[in-house]
Amino acid sequence: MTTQKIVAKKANVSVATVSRYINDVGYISPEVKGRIKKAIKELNYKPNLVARSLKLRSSKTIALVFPHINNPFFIELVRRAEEVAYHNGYNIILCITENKLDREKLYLDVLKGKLIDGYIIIPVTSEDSRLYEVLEGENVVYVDRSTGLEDEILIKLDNIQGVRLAIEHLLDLNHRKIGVINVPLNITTGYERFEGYKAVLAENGIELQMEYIKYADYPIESAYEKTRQILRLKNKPTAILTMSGLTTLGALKAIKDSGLSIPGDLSIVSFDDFESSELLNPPITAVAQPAAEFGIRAAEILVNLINGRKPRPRRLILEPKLIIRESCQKL
Amino acid sequence: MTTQKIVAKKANVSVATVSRYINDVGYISPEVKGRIKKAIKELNYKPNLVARSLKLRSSKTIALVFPHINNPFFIELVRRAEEVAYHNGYNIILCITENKLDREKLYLDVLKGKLIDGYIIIPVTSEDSRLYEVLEGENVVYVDRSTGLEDEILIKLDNIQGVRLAIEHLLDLNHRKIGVINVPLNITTGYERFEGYKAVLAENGIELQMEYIKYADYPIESAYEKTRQILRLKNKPTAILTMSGLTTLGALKAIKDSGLSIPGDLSIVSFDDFESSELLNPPITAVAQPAAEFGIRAAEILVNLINGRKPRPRRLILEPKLIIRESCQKL
DNA sequence: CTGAAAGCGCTTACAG
DNA sequence: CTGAAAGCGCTTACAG
Repeated sequence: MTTQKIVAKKANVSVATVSRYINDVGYISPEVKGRIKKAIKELNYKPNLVARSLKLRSSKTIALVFPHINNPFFIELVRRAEEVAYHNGYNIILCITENKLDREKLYLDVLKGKLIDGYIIIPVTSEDSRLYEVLEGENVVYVDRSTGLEDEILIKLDNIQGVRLAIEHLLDLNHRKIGVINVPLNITTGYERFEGYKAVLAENGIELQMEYIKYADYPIESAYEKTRQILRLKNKPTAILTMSGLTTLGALKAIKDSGLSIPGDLSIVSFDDFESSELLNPPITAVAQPAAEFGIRAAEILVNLINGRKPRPRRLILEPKLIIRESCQKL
Repeated sequence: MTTQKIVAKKANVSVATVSRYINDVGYISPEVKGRIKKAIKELNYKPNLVARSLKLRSSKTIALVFPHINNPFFIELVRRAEEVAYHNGYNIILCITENKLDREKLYLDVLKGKLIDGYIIIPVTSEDSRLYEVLEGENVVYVDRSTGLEDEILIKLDNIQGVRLAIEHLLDLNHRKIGVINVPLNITTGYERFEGYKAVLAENGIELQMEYIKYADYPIESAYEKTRQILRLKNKPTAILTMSGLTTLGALKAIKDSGLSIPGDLSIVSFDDFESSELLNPPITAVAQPAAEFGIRAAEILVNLINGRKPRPRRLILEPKLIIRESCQKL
């Protein structure tokens, strides 16, 4: 492996000067510059970035710690964050926790040793903020779900509003029996969406039916199963709201396998829009999250943070929008 | 930051002994062990993995260099590879080239400096193997597309067979006018699929119609546009074969916007199956790649390679299978 | 069984 | 404008 030392010898200068040349810092006489340039080229020298990291205490890499990447919302986030990172000279380490606490913990431990410059994290749980205290002093942007940490920097959706858009749309179509396949309550997305659901129903004088409320997330089979349970109820809902893209697919399979048709037998709104929503049978009405914005903003805020600029305010709340297609019937 | 030096001082031993303790190498008296353990705990010491990397010339990380991650096939690959990497103690650096040569080159250059242990690469092009010569001496597994490098380690699909499955299915249904939205010819996937297309048509005495052959890949809009072009032909095909999951979605949108119905007006087979294929309108007949196997095998082979075990043979060819649904009509 | 020392390949204050 | 030297935090051959 070619090192600065070898380059220095060949160019007849010291390693210090080679280093200065590489980093374009301080003045170097044109003649010396030429010799170094030539030596680097001839030796095909590439700096050892690990050595540099050790010295500079920065690895020029950002960690993405995500529950899954099957979820289309998360994929778009990864993609956009990677893009912004690339343009700022950072590499991305992708860590998939599978929503498991022990996996997340192991990842964070290892990453701490790798001089990671910053973290973009979708936390596994919102119920134990102490898990994230290990990252104190690090640059971290939490996304989608809150950790409950007092001073976390967070980008999240206005979940209440998202649910409101969906439920009010169904109410406008005269639905009163609205089931929900929520994501788990131990994350703020699930919790807040449940709160929204309760609130909007209450405002409209509709009593909460606990049997209409199910929880599922990943894998897709769990949504399938929970949907089948709802569909077996004697007093079935006339509409359901699914709380993630993957959940929607699971629910759609269940509805299909039950021999029910949408929206004739059952209306459905999907929280999360995705590439194929409009091509499904029928095209699905969806609450769309600004996924691209999530990813871009997360990475931008993190890069700023790394450079010492704190976002103000610390929380960024993004707005969902309703895309009406053909999966809801007027009663 | 706590270092071995600090731990050593607290435990009243040398750093060498602390290092041996951490790495569980050589004999250490139980008493000393106890002191070190205690010191590590009290100081909450975490080893600096960058320093270790520098010394050991291994970063315990694997780079994934991929064109996109929108493509469902690629996502599954990333996911599985990450999973295998995790279980073997490796982190994943994800690099998205967007199928651009300059981006790929920049990534490879940077990664070379990061003491990456191994690479899983879907190369941007199959037409210039010199681009990948920079990785000589590195552990690399190429996936999906060949680089043309004589001694590359490669996992690929039997593309010819995949096309054969699709086309013969259509021929069985009496289609003779079969269009194709292929991926570009400068990658072996596109090239080989085109070869397969030609071969099967020739075997069946069908003349090649150049106007039936279009190229598109990413983004989805290009498939949309090319499909519309095909649909504007006076002598339209009765069926089309799309060569990637994303292409399929683009084509479906185009067909929908043209007011044509599937399979009544046009049959379609998708090369690549994906989560929502069966829920589309209609459910789409697809040539499925064993995406999970791609990801798992790629990572396994790479980990073996890192540990000095070369795969024999160097090329692994995986088989596609046809999943018949409802998107093809008998003529 | 444990320690002193060298070295991995960089960067950077300090001198001159 | 350039160099000698220290140091980032590890690991490991060599001694004892």
